[in-house]
Amino acid sequence: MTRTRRTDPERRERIVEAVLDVIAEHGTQGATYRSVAQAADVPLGSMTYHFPTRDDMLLAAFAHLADTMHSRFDQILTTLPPGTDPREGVVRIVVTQGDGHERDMVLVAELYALAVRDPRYRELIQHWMLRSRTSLERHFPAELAPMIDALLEGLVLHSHISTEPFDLDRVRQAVHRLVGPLPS
Amino acid sequence: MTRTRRTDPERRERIVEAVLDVIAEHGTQGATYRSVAQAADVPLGSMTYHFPTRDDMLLAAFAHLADTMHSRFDQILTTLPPGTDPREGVVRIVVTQGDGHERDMVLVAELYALAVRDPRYRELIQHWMLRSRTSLERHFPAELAPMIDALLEGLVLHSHISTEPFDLDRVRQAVHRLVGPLPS
Amino acid sequence: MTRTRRTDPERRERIVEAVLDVIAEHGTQGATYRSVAQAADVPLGSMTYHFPTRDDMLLAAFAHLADTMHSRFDQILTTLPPGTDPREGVVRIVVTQGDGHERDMVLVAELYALAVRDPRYRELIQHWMLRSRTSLERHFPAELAPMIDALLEGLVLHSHISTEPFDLDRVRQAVHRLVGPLPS
Amino acid sequence: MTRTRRTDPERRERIVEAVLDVIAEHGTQGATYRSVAQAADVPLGSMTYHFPTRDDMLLAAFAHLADTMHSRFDQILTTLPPGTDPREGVVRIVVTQGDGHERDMVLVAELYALAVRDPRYRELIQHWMLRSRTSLERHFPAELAPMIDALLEGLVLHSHISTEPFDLDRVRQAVHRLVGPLPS
DNA sequence: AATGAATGAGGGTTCATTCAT
DNA sequence: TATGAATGAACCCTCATTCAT
Repeated sequence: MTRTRRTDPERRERIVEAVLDVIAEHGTQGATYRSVAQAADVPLGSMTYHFPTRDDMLLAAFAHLADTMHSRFDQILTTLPPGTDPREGVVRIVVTQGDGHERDMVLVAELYALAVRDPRYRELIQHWMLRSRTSLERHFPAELAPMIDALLEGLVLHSHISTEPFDLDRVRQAVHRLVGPLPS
Repeated sequence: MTRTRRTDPERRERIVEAVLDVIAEHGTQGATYRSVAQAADVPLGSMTYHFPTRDDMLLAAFAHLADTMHSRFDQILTTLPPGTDPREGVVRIVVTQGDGHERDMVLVAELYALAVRDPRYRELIQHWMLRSRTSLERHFPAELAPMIDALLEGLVLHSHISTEPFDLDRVRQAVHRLVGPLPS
Repeated sequence: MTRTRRTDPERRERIVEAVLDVIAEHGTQGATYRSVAQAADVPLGSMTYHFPTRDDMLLAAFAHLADTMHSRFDQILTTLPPGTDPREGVVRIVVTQGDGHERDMVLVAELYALAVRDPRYRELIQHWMLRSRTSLERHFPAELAPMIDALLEGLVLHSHISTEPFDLDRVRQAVHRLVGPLPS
Repeated sequence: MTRTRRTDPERRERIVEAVLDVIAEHGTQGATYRSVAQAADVPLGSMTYHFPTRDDMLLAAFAHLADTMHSRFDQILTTLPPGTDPREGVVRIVVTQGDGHERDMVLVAELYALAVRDPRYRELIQHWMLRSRTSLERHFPAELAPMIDALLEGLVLHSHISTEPFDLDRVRQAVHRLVGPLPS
């Protein structure tokens, strides 16, 4: 339709983005070859060419999501002004994920739903979790990292389900207590 | 074959259980009228009779799940021997959900995936969250309850994704720190 | 389209006939759910209802064909006027199959193509062969029946491939020689 | 991986062989450009280069088959030791085709299925039949050749469908009767 | 109250074929 | 000469849902 283009090197990437958009709106179930093809403005045949199986398509999309999610996570911790209490970074992550990234939270929920039944998606998350903890360990004792990560996970998840807005002070207090006094 | 069961008052309930079984194994997507009818050993026509819409069926099933989940949660806190540190109840919840209830974790993950996009399922969880917090508030200060609940959520979720088993001591330590010294 | 008919008891049979028509014209490969549905004037969904698998459909159709073929075969031998040389019945079978039943020969060829690779179709033919021989054994010695059957098979097959018309005398002569002098 | 074969003069021939292998295993329908390309270890683009149309590919393969089949047929009759009863050659053909050449029988059945509906394949067989008869006429009267050929066809075909092995004596007897006493 | 028959709307996937390189 | 990229058309099959009984 849109000009016969013989080669389109970024097409694969554009499809991946479209997959995530469609999943966010219609769920993983709604991300059909057809719906994604339309969202990406790509012929149907092109879908199966780049992703022979629908599952290939989904896996690629969620891998991309995990990368994006971790980048955001890591950057918040990395770009803390020197001297800042790193616990404040954790609070900021809750805020950031809680606001303005609803789309990605929907996607993460879908990813978890897949992961609990399919090892391929589980590995995706495991790798992502590892990276998160590594990021946290730059600021906190190693044995605390998984706990902080878990609290974060629960807070962000609940914040997206809950009706009432977040009480930041309460979050801050919880993080501070969980982490305890800083070594320095 | 026919076994002619004229009246079968528990049929609705049996179907609901079957729905959850099927979802646990094949995902929400796999819970079709047909697959559930087979799992419940019920004629196909019986499905649409009890649940005119597939969504009615799913909603009923997840409502049942939320009830079950809360009962388990509440009972653990309720049946703590008098004098026990209630923080130990929280730890026990992590342990209980983490072991032997994989099926239900799969279901919870599916429920969250639905909830982030569909308000009807979201309300289900909101109500459930409310009940959880109410249970917690019998033992902990009200402003701590959502934080404990969030930590629990994250811990259980991560424990089901992670490969390595959970370090209970670390969980206990985290809970103790988050809650702080008990008032009594 | 054609009046909403809730029940249509002969529909299955009508579909089977349509399958054979379509195969005759477009080959087994051309007998798709869609093409048959159109030929039988039946909604597409009706096809998979009666024949859950395309293979079920084909198998049913070819079973029907084998029945028809044997009936014709048997009837020719059965309805020979008393006192007729039964060898003339064999000749008449060649003639009958050779003329006016091109459609069925196409079908038989397709059936053989399936049978050499798929045991389910092979059994179909084996059963049919058995019935043919039984019919022949009413007139000829048992050990001759398979030979007569084979000659018939080859003659009919070649007659449908060959350009030049059949030389009946030559066929008659061949049959007579193969069978030899009759016992009576 | 690449193995860069610049010139590969036998590639066309290798493809043709692969086509027959694939047809034998998956039927004509299963002989797609892709499946054959893989079987011949040839890039997909190479297929359409050598055979612009799938039908070109099939026709070439079946032409090759007819050649092979006739060669075998002719050689058996040609290499009979001098003085041998030529009827014994006919018996030996049945035996040869019946044993160890299942693959080719599958292919022949597929060829017939095509031939009854497509004149191009019919011509292929007609030419082959002509050659067979010519071979037979070197040993038998011309008017008997088509009859012998037909009996052969039927015997071989039935032997591949039947469960029970062939009774050679009976075949020999049938051939002898059909042919009658030799002129010499 | 309960159920089998029936169907239309897709959905995943395959594939012959075209074309630029 | 030779091949990878790309695509549109089907195809088989699944399923939610409707409806007559």
